[in-house]
Amino acid sequence: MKCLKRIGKHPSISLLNSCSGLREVKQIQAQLVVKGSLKHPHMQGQFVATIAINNPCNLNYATHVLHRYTNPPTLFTLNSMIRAFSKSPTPFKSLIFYSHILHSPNNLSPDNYTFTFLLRTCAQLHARLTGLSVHGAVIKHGFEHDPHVQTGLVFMYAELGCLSSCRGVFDGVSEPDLVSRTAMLHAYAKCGDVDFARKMFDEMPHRDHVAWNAMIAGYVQCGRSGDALDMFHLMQMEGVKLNEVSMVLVLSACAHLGALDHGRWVHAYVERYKVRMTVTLGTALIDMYAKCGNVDRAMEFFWGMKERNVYTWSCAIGGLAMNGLGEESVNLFYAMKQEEVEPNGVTFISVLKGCSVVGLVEEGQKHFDSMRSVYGIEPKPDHYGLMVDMYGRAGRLEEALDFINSMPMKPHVGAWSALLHACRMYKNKELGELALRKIVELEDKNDGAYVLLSNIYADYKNWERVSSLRQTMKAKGVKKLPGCSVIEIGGQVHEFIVGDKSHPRYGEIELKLQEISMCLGQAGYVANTNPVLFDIEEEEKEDTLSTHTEKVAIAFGLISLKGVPIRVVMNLRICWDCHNVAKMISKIFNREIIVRDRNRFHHFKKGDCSCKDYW
DNA sequence: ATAGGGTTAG
Repeated sequence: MKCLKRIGKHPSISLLNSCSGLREVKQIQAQLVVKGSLKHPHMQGQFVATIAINNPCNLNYATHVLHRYTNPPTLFTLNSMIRAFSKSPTPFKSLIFYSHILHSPNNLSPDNYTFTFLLRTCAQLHARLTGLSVHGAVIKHGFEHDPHVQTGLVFMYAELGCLSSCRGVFDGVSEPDLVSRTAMLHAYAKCGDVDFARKMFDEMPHRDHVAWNAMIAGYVQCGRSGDALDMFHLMQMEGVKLNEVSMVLVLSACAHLGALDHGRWVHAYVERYKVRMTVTLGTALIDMYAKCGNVDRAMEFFWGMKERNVYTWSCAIGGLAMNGLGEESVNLFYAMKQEEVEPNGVTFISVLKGCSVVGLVEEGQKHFDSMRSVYGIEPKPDHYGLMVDMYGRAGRLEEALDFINSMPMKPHVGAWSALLHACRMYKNKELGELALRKIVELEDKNDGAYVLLSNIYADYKNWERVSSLRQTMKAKGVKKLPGCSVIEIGGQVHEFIVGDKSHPRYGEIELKLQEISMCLGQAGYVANTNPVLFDIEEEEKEDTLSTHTEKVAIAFGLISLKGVPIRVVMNLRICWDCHNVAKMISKIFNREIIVRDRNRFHHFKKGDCSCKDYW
């Protein structure tokens, strides 16, 4: 008896724990039936719960067993099914078992376990109405003071974006502990108040690695990757345990910042300390390498992975596309299909980008059409925008316009902007004017659009139009988003914001910029050959009195780095002039320059750019 | 017999 208690479970059930295939499950089931064990409600529950929770692939079989053997199922069994489905790809199915509880012939009533699992389902489904009614049921059944249920409610309301409801529940927690505080901290970060989340974090009496990870995740999710990195360093200094989740988060921050050195350090750390290599961690590594412009390393790691999911594939396909390797990205998509991984809407964003950057129009059209016809995925505005970009980039402007007009939803700024970019490239005034008009209707102060159209006018030396466009911009108060460029030197991230000369080595940088301009001048380069175009830039400078930050960062790279490519990450699309300058520098100074702008990578080498001057 | 907090692609 003592022995049995220590083992805690029927031997057959313990055996089930190590079963992966359905065949083994069925063998054990046969034994249990023969022995008559499946007649006992307790054993039935154990059996169903173990199948369902152990191996989510067997969930449908667990449902079958439940209907076949448990009559009527116990609360434990039904709770186990709700729990298992709440974590499955089809969480709504757990609602079926909740209704079994409510309408059970043996008058079952949901308990605190039921609600804990059910709240996770609602969170996963983002089911607002169901969530609210479950909250009502929690109160009706008197579980609103159960700490697990309370945390579940905070978690659910965070997913639904109801910060005040989170706060309301949390304020009712009689003794907030580490777990409920972390859930609340996460809620603040998720709902946009990351600074308050930080305040909660600082005021916590104890913090474990999950709380630290939640805080770092908060910074990453709101785009404050620099703060995320600082937080990560602090976490290390405090000697908090770093696990694979911490690594994923810090890699995500590196990817956003383009901090390759730092990312490499994380990779080395993962290998050195044998951090558990999950699919998520592998995907984060691929993303980091690709977004830092080291696409070879990204793919090398990709092919070495044992398991890849739809995130992994989408990440790799998008990474190739972003680096201008369109054919490779399309081929990878075919490989994905070969391996029978089901693509989703994001995967198609990646493939369409790949087709677009190398002008594979027919190929792209084919994949776009297959979204609905083969995969049942409804294309979203972004997919349409990419198709417009694809036609436009190939110089097929009329078809691009036709595509916009065929959109089943109102064409968005992205679609018209793609057309406008193509108009600038192919110097089409009429369509450009139409695009600008449409963009301005939707977004009064779209700075980029005005500058693009004025570039087109300037190409035609139509200074009157340029000047009137400038007047309009001024009258409407259209202002350019402040530029910002980042360069990493020796693991330290240096950020240059337009107009900010506070960098300790700004003097040296200015000297370098003068040297660059001299060298370029000698090589026959004339800055801004287009005087009126320059005027628009001048006007921006009235506020900022400064050079574009990408030039500043490149100059700093020239000073600080020897023998390695200069890698710069910026928040806007690179401007024409800086693009020209970077090409010249790559030739005259014989340096490789890699710029990641808002849209894609530019690999400058020997006077040329990988984007072939279209971006 | 069951339970609560942190993670990846756009």
